[in-house]
Amino acid sequence: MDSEVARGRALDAAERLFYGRGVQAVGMDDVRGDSGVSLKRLYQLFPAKEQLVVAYLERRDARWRARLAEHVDRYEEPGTRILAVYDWLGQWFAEPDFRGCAWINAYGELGATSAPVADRVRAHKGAFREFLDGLAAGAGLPAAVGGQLFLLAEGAMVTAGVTGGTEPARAAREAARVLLGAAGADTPAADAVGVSPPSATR
Amino acid sequence: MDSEVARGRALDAAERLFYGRGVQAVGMDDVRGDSGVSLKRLYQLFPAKEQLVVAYLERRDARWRARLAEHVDRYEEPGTRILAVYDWLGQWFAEPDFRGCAWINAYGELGATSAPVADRVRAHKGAFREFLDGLAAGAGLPAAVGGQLFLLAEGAMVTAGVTGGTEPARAAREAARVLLGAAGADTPAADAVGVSPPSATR
DNA sequence: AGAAGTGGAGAACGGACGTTCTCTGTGCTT
DNA sequence: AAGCACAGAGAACGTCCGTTCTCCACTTCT
Repeated sequence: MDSEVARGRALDAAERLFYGRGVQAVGMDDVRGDSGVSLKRLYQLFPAKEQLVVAYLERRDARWRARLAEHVDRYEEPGTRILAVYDWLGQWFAEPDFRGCAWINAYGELGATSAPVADRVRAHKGAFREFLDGLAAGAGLPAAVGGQLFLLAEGAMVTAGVTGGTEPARAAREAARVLLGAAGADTPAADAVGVSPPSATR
Repeated sequence: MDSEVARGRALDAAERLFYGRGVQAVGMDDVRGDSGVSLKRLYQLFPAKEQLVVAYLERRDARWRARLAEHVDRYEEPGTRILAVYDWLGQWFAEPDFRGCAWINAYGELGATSAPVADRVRAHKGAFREFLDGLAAGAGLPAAVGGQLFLLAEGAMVTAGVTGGTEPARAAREAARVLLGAAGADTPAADAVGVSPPSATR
């Protein structure tokens, strides 16, 4: 098996298992069994479990943010783009294997004992925060509003993770809409906002 | 040593250690060392570690909510009472040993593997949510606003836990103020709100 | 064909930790 | 004073798990 393929399979299995059961509840042998990559190869690719965890968080971070950006980029109007974030969160929450935010969970598990993991979590949250700041700036809003939108999103993730429902996304969206309106965003009033992509007319 | 005293000391040590380092990073022997309660006694009081964890979460929940309620009850005006929640969160975040929300952390660590722990987390978050719903109702606001206030608070806890700062509380407070204003709460406009307790004129 | 390197399966090692057990001392009861 | 219940200290046990090692089949190059 090619090294790249092995790496991909190992990370696929690690992501499935770590995210689904928690990092500490999954042994390297579980990863081996689920990926078909032998222990020897696993340790060649990732010399310690912690590095596999970090690689899992990094790869998931890249994909998560790419998917979010892709969804948001289906819209052009700045206010709509902001609200689209919460629509996308709602879709995420509805996925059958959704188990909360991988980074918040990892931080709860390892933040106090593993500096590399804690760093990855901070990096991910920082990048998401900057993404929202960018959206806010695009709507002519101050960065403070970006921070508020961030808090709403984080709260929705945590709440959806713990309660298992999807409606925190709707509540966060509604709150965001109010905040945008009060901040005088360059945006329509917008109950109709976000019901369908403007260009996704396929 | 009296049984009640031993229980209290065990829970004190468990709380300090579990909250500070994470549950899985702390062994029963650490609890023994920190509490001075022998292993035999520990297992008489809590037949398994999981029960010690549950007891820790329950006791902390009672104290956390009592302190929050106590702070909020220093105010009478409904809008002020709501904003006081975020002031209190800011005080909490500023405590030197603050390491995020104990329940969110515990859920990330054990939510997938321990149903009793997951139940305790849901119970705590449910109670906090109801507390905010009550405050919202007191201000003549619909329960939906309570949900939004809840998301802001949760987001602030997570963000403060990960980044280690206290300013998420201020950001959440500001967002809450905007939401209250937009929802037409029976409340003053309120930059001056919450700077000092109305009756704490000592 | 033979040699040498590669990779996989899985045993083995070492430490950590949840839980139980043993031993010893102590204070209380009769 | 003798016996007894209990408590503490800490050893012991069993399991789990991260990591390494052994052994063997297979490929590849000369």
